[in-house]
Amino acid sequence: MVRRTKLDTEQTRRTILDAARATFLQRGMTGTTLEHVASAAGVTRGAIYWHFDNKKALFDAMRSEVCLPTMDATDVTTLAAGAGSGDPLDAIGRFVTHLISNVTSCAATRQTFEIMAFKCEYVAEFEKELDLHRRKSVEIRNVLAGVYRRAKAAGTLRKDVTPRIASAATLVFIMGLIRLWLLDSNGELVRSNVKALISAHVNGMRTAGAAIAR
Amino acid sequence: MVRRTKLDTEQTRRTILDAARATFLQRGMTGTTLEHVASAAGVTRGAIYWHFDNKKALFDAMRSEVCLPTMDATDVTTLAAGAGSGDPLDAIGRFVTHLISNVTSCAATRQTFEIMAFKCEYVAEFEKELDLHRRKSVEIRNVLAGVYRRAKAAGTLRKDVTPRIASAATLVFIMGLIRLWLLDSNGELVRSNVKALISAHVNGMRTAGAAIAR
DNA sequence: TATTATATACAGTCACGGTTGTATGTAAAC
DNA sequence: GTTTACATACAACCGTGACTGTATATAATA
Repeated sequence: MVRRTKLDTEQTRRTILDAARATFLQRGMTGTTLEHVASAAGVTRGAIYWHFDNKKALFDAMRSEVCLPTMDATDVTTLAAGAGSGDPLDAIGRFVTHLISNVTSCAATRQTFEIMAFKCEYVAEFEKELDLHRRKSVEIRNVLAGVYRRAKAAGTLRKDVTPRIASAATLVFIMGLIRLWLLDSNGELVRSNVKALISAHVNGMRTAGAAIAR
Repeated sequence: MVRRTKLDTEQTRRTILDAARATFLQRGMTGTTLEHVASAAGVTRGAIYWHFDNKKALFDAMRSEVCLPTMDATDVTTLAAGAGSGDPLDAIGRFVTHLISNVTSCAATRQTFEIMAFKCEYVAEFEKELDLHRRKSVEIRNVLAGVYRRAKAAGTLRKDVTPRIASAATLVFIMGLIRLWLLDSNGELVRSNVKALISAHVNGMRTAGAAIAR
């Protein structure tokens, strides 16, 4: 079988991307050969080299295929928007919930995150990914800080915590939660109580009188 | 230069381990050749193969060289012991502080953690490391839960949080804090306020009246 | 509408450098 | 003299990228 129609071509591309994700997850980024991906996709390396420049390009494509929103621009603005109505702390809770559900709902997203977390060596060209992650973290923290400032103004933020510390704490919480969720394949650690964890975190930020069990 | 005294031999071993750590950090685990390590250490591969079976063995040695206590048995018992006197929640705070200071104080430890976090692909033989990490997490969480149960009995744990949830939350906090600390090379994210973050976390667990600014 | 030209979408092949494990050499220490 | 602690040499394999080959879709042209 040779030359397909334009639709088949796109199908081939997707097949390759799916195979790449599965193979990256199984053998790690440097551990997988383009031959591995090719045979998993039922094509030859020639096909891969046609669609992608090299392995890094394949990775980038996979990364951006998967609902990027998870960590990228949209979510943060979502947070900023949602914070407008009601208790700012509730907006934080919704934001984190939304973030996590993004990772947990879609298998492809979850696998991609797993690859990025455990099957990747951030050296050479991949170092840039860490920089990106860092910048993204700063950005998220800043937005969170804005929301917490509003919470402080509204009097719902605990008195002994500054908005900056609170925002850093939530960032720490998000990182830890995602990481532990990924690690927790059998669910005994955190997967079964994500909701409780999130509300515990948010309520931990509330002023004494305002703590709400939910 | 050939055959040295027994002391020199040990020196060679250390030199190799140091070179390995530096090289792993720079080029990643799969990215580094034993030749890279050898030339960084000023020896040949022959010397490495004399002291270690292969790259994985080198990694294991490096991992256990560095103050294992950080994540291994000692610390947890430390926590259990420290929890005996005073407010159990304070013991939690001390435990986390101790854990973090372990990572932050020693350069070798920090680098090793950085390697494990960002320069490693957990596949094949390395998959076992993830299992270990998972088991260790469960263990830590269980000990934490014990301490939180005592806090509940003492009435210092917030009413709307169960000891199990609290322990999971602290585990999440630890993971996130270490990871973000490692990522935060220039200190703008969390490095400068670790203490504040820890006490914010612990105080977030306290019952309304008992919150202490420190 | 039929023909032609060209771009497309792959499959196969090749040379090259790099890496590993092992086997052997060797000089000093014990 | 024997063992230790390496250095050196060797054989085998593997992955990459680049190149070639080729059948088809598609657009241009007549």
